[in-house]
Amino acid sequence: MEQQLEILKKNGLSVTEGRKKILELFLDADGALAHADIEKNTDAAFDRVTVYRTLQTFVEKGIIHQIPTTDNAILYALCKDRCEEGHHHDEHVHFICERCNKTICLDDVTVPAVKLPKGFQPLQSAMVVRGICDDCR
Amino acid sequence: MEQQLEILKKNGLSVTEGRKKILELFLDADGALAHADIEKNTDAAFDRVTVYRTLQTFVEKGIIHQIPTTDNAILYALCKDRCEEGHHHDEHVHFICERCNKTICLDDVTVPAVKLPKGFQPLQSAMVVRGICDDCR
DNA sequence: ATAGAATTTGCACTATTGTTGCAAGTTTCA
DNA sequence: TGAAACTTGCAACAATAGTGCAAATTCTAT
Repeated sequence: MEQQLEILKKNGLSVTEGRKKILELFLDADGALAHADIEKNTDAAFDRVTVYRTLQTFVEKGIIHQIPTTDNAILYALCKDRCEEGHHHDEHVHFICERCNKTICLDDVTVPAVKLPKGFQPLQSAMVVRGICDDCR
Repeated sequence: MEQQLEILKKNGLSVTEGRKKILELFLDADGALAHADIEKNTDAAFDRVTVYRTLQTFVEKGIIHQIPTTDNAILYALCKDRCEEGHHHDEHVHFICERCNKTICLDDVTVPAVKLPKGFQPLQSAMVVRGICDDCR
């Protein structure tokens, strides 16, 4: 069975053209995608609103996770197996290449724990490293 | 001399009402501010465009730095002394409280170095921790 | 295979956020 | 104080995001 189908069914989502296509994009991508990338890669076959809602749904279900950026365009990337509905385990480092501008999930690099000041209770951490990626050196 | 004046002069910026007021907001704030916060707190005394340009200028001069988020609103916070024009040293951890929604610079908590896969060359790191802050527990 | 229920989609509309050029206004500095 | 340099506000535009609702699609149980 196609991987897209499997993922959608596992999460109790109706299988639609849009969802399959968007999921396919994520499976094929070697980096994170922004809303704009998805619209570009689907030739506007799906309404802008549908894309927004699909991304929202995927985040809620734990299929993809968001990556914080400073240029207000939220990036999204596939979650690994450990993510589940309502609870993300995307505690790996994200790398943004300044040359090719790709954002890559370094799944094997976990975000280190930091010692917070007294009284601060951490629930989730995100870490983004900017630099030059392996391909661009 | 007022602190705002001092900062503006040190950075070779003309002293204007808008810049003084916006800087004052940052000096008074106990957390990071978004563009929207600034507009709210100035009663729209300054044009939206002026606020955008002021924030840009401050970032360029190293007076404030940006904090990455996953909701498309860039946050800005005052830089400590070590920042200078064109080169930020904002490698401290940012804490977003899920209860009061404030974003706080933990100036004393530096972003730990992580071991990246072979070939990845880091230039700058950012780390954002979500959780419950000291005041909200 | 199919009808009815449930879900999803697309459209129209609205809101928010960010950018640019340019003339008028302000600040700086000699 | 006056000319040069810089900053601001306006108008227009562009991109990004969210909502309600009717039509279309998908699912489920026959």
